[in-house]
Amino acid sequence: MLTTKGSATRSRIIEGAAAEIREHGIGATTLDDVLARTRTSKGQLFHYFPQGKEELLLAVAAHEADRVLADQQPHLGDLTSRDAWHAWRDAVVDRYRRQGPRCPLAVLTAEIGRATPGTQAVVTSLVQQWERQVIDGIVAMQASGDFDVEVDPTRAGMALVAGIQGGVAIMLATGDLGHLEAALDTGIAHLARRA
Amino acid sequence: MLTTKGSATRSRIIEGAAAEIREHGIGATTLDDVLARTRTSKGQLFHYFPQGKEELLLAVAAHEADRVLADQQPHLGDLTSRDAWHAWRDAVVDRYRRQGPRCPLAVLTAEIGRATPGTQAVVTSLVQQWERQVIDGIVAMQASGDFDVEVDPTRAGMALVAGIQGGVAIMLATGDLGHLEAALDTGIAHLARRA
DNA sequence: CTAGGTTTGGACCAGCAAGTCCAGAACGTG
DNA sequence: CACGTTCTGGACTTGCTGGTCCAAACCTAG
Repeated sequence: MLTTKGSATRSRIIEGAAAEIREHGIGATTLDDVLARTRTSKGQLFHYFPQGKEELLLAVAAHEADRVLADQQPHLGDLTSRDAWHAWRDAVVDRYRRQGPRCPLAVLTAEIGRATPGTQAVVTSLVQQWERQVIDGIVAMQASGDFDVEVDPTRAGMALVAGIQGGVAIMLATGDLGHLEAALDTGIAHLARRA
Repeated sequence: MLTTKGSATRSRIIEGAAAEIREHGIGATTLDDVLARTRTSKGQLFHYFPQGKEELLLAVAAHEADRVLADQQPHLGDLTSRDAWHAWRDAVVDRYRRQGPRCPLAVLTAEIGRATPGTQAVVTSLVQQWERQVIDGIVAMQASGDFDVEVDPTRAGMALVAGIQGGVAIMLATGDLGHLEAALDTGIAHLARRA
């Protein structure tokens, strides 16, 4: 079992590892780095993550996936007006502008995504939740007559999420935010076009 | 200087490393793996890549970037008809379907993208060439009246490339090609709408 | 108080992977 | 053929990193 103190330490380790990975990438992050940053010891790390690094990485992935969605709220959950859509757009861009060249999700998936089924499940779930909310927003806007009803909400939602993902990926590699903005704006423009 | 034999060996190493990374990911690829696969020795590797792994990785990145573009030809270079656009779309999807869960570019950028300015330059150049050709195609189609002239070719091109990139990223993490297809189809539909 | 579990610190180990080094084979050029 | 350059093989070094282990501190319930 886990006492209050114990689970606090556990969380501290996860958050520290997440921060370390965000800053230095996964390849350059060692367990010792995490220990130093969180002022914990080998004993603790392996006490809370018996499977070692792999288990820790999975926990970090889950943690970061939550963060990705949380950072887009409350906008993402209520895309029922043009203002909400634009606020969301700005929130996404802003998040990555501030965060700089480091997307926790991209980092993790690229390195271990296909390797472990666990991470794959985390990412799949994240993408599904994300696009679910986008699609719901599209449907709502179509119902209120703000979005073109000729557009298939599901496919458009998938495309939009893919565009964001790609925009972020390009930003990570080149430092340029332009593609992310273009993807969001074009995607929304496509939806908003009058029939 | 480099003799014919020498540069052949050099290429062999790059291609072997590229294949190894495509198959096992960058984290799981060691120099010894590359040596075994290409039947070369430490001496050779450090003879041709004095800076060691970093230099080799950069060469691999450049090599893979070329491959990405080459695999989309001849379609990408001549997007001047609806047929060409759809052939291109199919080529992209097909390439990733066949390749399975491994995009050389994504793998490399995620791991060393922001780390080294060299890789960053490689990726930036790739993205630019890619979107340049897409944008040229959009302009041509607008000129011939096939694409909606109200759409800004530059931004739409950037968005389309981002969508592809994201679709691939999602496929890598989840194994699902749907997002890639949705991104391409939606992007093209956006361009082709009415007139 | 004490006995059970939980939590913590850190010394230690084993393996591995990058990188060094050098001797010798192959080459090719005058 | 001779000699300088390039190429090749592989043994060896070195540093690091994930992981093990155990003893001590800390709780908390009875």
